[in-house]
Amino acid sequence: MIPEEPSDPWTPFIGAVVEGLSTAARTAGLELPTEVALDQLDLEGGPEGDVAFPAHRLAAGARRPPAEVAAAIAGAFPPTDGVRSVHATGPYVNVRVDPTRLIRATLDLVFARGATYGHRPTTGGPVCIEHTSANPTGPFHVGRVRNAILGDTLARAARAAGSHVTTQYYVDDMGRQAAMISWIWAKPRDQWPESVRAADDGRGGEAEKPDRHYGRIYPAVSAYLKEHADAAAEVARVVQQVESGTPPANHREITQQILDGMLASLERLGIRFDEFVWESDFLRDGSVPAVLERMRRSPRAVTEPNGALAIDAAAHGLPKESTHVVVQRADGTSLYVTRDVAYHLQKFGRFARVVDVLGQDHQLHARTLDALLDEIGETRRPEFVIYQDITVPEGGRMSTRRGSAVWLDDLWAEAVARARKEVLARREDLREADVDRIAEAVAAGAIRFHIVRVAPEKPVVFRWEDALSFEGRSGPFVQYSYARAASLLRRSGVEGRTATFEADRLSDPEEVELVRVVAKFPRVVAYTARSGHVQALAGYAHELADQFNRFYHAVPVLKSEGERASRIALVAAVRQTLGNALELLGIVPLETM
RNA sequence: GGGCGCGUGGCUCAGCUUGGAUAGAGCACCGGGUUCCUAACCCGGCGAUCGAGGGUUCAAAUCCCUCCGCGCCCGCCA
Repeated sequence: MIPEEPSDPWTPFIGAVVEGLSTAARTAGLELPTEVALDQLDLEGGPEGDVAFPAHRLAAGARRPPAEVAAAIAGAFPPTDGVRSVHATGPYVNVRVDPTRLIRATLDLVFARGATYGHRPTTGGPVCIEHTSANPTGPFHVGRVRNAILGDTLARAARAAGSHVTTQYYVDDMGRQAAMISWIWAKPRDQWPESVRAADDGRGGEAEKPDRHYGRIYPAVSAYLKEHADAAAEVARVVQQVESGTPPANHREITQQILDGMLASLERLGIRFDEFVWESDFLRDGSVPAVLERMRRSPRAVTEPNGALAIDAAAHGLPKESTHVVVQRADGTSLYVTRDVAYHLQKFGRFARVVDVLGQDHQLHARTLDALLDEIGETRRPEFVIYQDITVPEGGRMSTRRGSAVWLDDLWAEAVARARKEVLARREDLREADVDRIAEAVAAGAIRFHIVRVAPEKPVVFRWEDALSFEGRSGPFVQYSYARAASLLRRSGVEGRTATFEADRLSDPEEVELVRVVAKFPRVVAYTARSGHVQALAGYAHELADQFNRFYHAVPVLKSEGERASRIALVAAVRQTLGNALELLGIVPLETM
């Protein structure tokens, strides 16, 4: 067995502390297995130590006062490599590690791992993360892009934590919505309903992004169809054509064009997909008919009065008014949920874990999907990551129909414009291309950070001034800190990877604290992947940048004497760690800004 | 009516997974800091009965129950 290089600089210290606590407890006549000590250990420490052990529970078991137990353990703590001091504060045993050793262990690990510091080796089965999957009917609004940012960040974190991840975008080219688009565009413009023509105000033309071009009239078409049964019937025929494998000539092409336009918007945010799965594939390969056949055999299969096939899902506790889940219309066409069952069967065949990132309006869909999987005897289930809506200050979620949608492309344009202004205000030496490059990276960083910093289960109120903030708890603040570190390194003339240091030269409080923050990065990555709490990654990036800036103002680097090389090494480690954190957030680390 | 989620300084959030010591940030506001490594920065100040009530516990923002408020969903749409 080759001993694996530890991925976390804290690991040996925690191990030593736990051993010491256990030994000390025994000396004090108490039983404290190392696993229990580890379980109860507070890794964040408190005001008095790097790690803390609350003695209450141990004391309760022994029927002794907690403060007395803490004092006894502190007194009996054996001399331990890596541990500098142990003292009791009331009922807490506070342990300080040897800062010099922690600094050495941390910087050594950062330099050895480089771009993979914080990551773990790839282990375990393949994971599928499906996210975004917005219908190709028009441009992204900001509400929808939360899915993409969340899913992309989750995928990056999972990869870093050792999973082999494949991201998928499920393209709905089959439903009524896609059919509406090809239906209207198959008609000459002079045959469009008046309301639809009015919605198409003649903007755009050749240069316009196709998602915007084709999507602009979508709400008007949708509204028109609600009022006109004859037109709706035409659309239904298109659905049938698609379902039977003979879609209208323009169908796939328009869908692809709109999708390409949408993807171009995500590309600016650094979001790409490994695979695209088209819904119609599941018709073509016969898997939807196969799923329907399995459903038909269910004892809970029922035929509705008009001939539609449904499953009586009352047994699954679905909170519907009617517990009948229709899986096939009377005209033989399938429904979204039915195709989604076929899609998931395919995923289960390829992946050990299946994760779906869904907006909370899909909550019921998720439960229905589970119920139908159960109905056909499938035991595996997807893991759902549900996020809340982005709402508008006036109240309510972003909605195209209500006119409250903020388009991602508009937010992007505004963010780039503001970033350009900021860049130009402080840099006159840059070439135009560099100004653009930096402005776009800052814009993307601001947008991504603004979304990812909030827990997915919290609703987000969209405010322009917040989304465009470049200060404080923001993406640009972190990027700026990175650029500051990079600048320092450039001027130092020392390459990061060859940085040499003497750990005992780094003894200022700001230096030790900065190392501590660097050292906890692997723990944050693991936590983020395990919990899905992507906001922890954003919080960490801000914390590290913040501590770096404090250090920067507190101690000179290039102008210092004996500490110069060691401080440069520390800056190199910060730059690396900050860069790795930004990478996981999908934000471009800028060498200068 | 049922289901899911949320409620933490004036505003926006973190902390809740795994209960632990004085509840952390950012914005706004007030006061400072640049002959010096990038001021998109830093330092100080102001400001919180963690929605309400009850329960569990040595200990609750964190776990459980009830209530109140807000958002969304409850389609042969996706």
